[in-house]
Amino acid sequence: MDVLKKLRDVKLRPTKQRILLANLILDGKNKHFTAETIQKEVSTKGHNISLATIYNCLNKFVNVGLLKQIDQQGEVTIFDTNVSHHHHFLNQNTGELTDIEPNEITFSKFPKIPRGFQNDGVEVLIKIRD
Amino acid sequence: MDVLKKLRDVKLRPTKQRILLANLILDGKNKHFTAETIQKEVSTKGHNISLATIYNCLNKFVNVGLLKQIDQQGEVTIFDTNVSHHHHFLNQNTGELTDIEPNEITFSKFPKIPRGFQNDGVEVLIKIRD
DNA sequence: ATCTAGTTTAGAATAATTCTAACCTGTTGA
DNA sequence: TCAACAGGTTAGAATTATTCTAAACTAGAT
Ligand SMILES: [Mn+2]
Ligand SMILES: [Mn+2]
Ligand SMILES: [Zn+2]
Ligand SMILES: [Zn+2]
Repeated sequence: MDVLKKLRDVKLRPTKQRILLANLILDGKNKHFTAETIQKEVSTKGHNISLATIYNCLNKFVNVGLLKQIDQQGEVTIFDTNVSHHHHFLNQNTGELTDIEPNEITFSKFPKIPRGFQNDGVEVLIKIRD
Repeated sequence: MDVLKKLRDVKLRPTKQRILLANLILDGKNKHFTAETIQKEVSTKGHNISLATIYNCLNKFVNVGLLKQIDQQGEVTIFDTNVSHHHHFLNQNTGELTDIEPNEITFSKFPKIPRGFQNDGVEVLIKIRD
């Protein structure tokens, strides 16, 4: 599908930079990437977009739902005195975490671990808000 | 239980700073905190520990298993072209994320959402390694 | 008391992201 | 068609979390 239409649909002005990025990113394949890796890809294609613009664009794309950001709990490291395996509620209003004991969550269906790998821990994050 | 013994058990020299921190942190209650918030608590108690030392100590505590760090996927923002609700494998060897479709995971037991709050999304992270 | 490896510290360094403010460009409607 | 302007881009500065550096300090062993 046309990238121009995609941008117009979400009311983002289709600038050279946004068209270039959208063509790289929104090709229908599932990808995970960072601002830096995208900038390198742009570079490889013989173009140049400033890092500020990359961030501006990606953040706009997130705002309009063309992309999402993988959940981080903010930008500071959070330490936890509960060192045993457990899960968390994340209060989206405050950023506060609350423990969920592992026996509070069980699975009736669970994906096959990819061949050659082993399960190294499962963490469930339940986002809540009031 | 004695904080001196706790430190000796994990072969950390019980310095003034570590004793102070251990007394604040390792009181048996489950807490989530940051380096900065702990430094403020120290301050409130009329003491002072440099931020470098706070980080040094907390990181040591993590290394010996007295604390753990809440999972962040590194320190850079990761964007995802898959904007629908889904889960992830995290390859611990490479840091790479892979999508898990939400119908691949179902729960047979799920915790009650705290009173006054509503469920705002569930994310499962399955850590794998080879 | 002495020695030494490990620890603390102030401040510099690093690195991801955002901000600033000047310049540029897509779109609109006369 | 094209001037006007709202919105977009950019280089570089600012911000901020964390780590590093290197000098001073100290717990524990002898
Ligand atoms: Mn940030
Ligand atoms: Mn960092
Ligand atoms: Zn916890
Ligand atoms: Zn994904």
